[in-house]
Amino acid sequence: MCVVTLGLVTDIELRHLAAMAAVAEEGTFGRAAARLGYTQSTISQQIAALERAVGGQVFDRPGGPRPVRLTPLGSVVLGQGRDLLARAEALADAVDRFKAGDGRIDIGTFQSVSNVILPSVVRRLRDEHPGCDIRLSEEEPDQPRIGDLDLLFYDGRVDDDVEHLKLLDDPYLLVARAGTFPDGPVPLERLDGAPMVAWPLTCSQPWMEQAVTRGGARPRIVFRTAVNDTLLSMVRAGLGSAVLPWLAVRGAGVPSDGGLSVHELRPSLPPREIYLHWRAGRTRSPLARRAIDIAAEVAAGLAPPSAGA
Amino acid sequence: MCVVTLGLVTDIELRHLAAMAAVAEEGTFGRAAARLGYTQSTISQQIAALERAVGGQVFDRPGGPRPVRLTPLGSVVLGQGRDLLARAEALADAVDRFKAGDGRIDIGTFQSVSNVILPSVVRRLRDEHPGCDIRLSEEEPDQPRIGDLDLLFYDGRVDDDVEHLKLLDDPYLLVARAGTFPDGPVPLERLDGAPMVAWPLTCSQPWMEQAVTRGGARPRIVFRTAVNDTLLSMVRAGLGSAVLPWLAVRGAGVPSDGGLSVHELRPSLPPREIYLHWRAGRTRSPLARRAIDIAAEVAAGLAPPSAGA
DNA sequence: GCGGCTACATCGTGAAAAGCGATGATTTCC
DNA sequence: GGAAATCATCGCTTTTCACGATGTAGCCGC
Repeated sequence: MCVVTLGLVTDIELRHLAAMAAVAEEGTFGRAAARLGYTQSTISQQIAALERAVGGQVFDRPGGPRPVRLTPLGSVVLGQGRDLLARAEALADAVDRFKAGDGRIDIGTFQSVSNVILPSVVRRLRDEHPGCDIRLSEEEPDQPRIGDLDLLFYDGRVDDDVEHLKLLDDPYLLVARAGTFPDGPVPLERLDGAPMVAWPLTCSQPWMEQAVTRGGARPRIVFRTAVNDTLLSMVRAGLGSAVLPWLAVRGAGVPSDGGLSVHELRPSLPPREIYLHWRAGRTRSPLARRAIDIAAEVAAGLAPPSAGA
Repeated sequence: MCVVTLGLVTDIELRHLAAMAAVAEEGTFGRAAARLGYTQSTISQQIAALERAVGGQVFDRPGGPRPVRLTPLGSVVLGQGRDLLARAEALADAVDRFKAGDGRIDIGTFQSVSNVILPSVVRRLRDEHPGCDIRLSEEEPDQPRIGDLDLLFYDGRVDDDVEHLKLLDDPYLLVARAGTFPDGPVPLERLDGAPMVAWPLTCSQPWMEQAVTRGGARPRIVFRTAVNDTLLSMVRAGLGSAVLPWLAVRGAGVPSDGGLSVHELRPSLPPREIYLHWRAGRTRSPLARRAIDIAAEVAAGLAPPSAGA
């Protein structure tokens, strides 16, 4: 009984709705055409196409110089159509904001980076893009996974399909209770049999401890914890010394701490390497690209930890 | 510095967003094409067009048998795009509902019609279209105006550009306190000098009173009110008689009222004519068309008020 | 390493549509 | 009745659409 309307949603075109809105506001096809930069006949055809799509007239054309008027169907279409156009505008805005650098970014991190590098990166990122949505996660399973992260800080390489940027070499330092060792560098073999506190065997910790062993020292690990403050309290209390990367030492503000002394090791251990990773072969958001740049700058701006000295 | 994106909102096409959504769900262009009834190359071009419109890739194509994946930009576009598609669907639904007869209808009316005809019309309309939005207005300025009304009941013609349908002839009857007149028709001249209560001089009231006068009777109007119940109470109380149209009498349930008697007049006055009006030259909604039909049926179904007898 | 497989991109083609300018039809106003 | 205004329609050109066929790139198994 009704005319068979194929009525596929996608038969509606935003262009036609925009034309309709212009006509409704201007009152005539001609003025709407002028506003939109079309000719009158084009508007006429666009409205005709829209009317074909919705299956009925949306304007009454009284003829003569009187303005056209919405039909009841036209009111329905225009009401919903304006909404649709507003959403389309919102889409375009969201795209523009995205391209300007707003949007969401998911970053994986770990303790030292969280303490020392990330705060500066986050601050600069938020200063540049107040609307951005930065999410950090510090979950650190045994093997780091990029998963859905945009960026991942990690002290080592990740095997996945990943690109990386080396941010800095982070040399290992010996932290001891003041007075335990004389000022200045400490020979590595002095750690043989010495009581030590240390991080759990995650990240590059096993690798570091092997390096110590290869250097001829077999320290006694008497306590492991991932919490730096606890670790340093134990050092301060005399439970043992600790070999920590410079970032961790600096993060805890140790150099100015009276109860502790910091020493280089001789020979020095190979430094921990801090990398920034992201998935290879995937388009990165402007925000992620900017974050990579900023992270590199922040890392470069850290006082060079007497690298390789 | 950025590529100049013309970025007109209307460059985005719903078809392309639908293609994008299908690709995102299916994982490959080919399956999306199959779902939508296109070929793979068409989908490829649609996505390319969308990417041109938003100014960047929305999918990473890893190559080989691995599924494509949304880029960050793609997430933004798809997120907003799904919303847009949902709105488009809502538009199509609204149009369908409108065509099925739902929607809004504004009806102007007046007392007698409100009492006798409209309740049936409204009931049937709501039974047929439970979702419809019926609005009545009984404001009755001296000259009735269609204004933004879809339908207007009025006991007379409206001068505007209006089409009309005569619903019924509504004969005038004399309502008196029981015992005032003997049963049966009453000669018109018996009203000469008789105390009468009456409606205010709106609608067809002046026209009716002139007809009485032309018939040779000069009644004394001792009270005017638009409220039928008050009017009939006054008749019952003996203040005077009333000449009322059949619809008004019937609406008040008078025939079964012991205190009142109803008489035809001889000669009978020309009946009040009840019209239904709507603006000429304007497309009417399915709901309005149905309402017109129903009103005509309801009017025809009223017991013929001893028409012209 | 080398086809085979799968998947997206691209090319050429014919059909459809968009947009334009000119013309026609209809109504209002003078 | 004629001038003016307005939308519809008609050719026409240019662009776009969709298709099928072909090109190209990354995986996989042998």
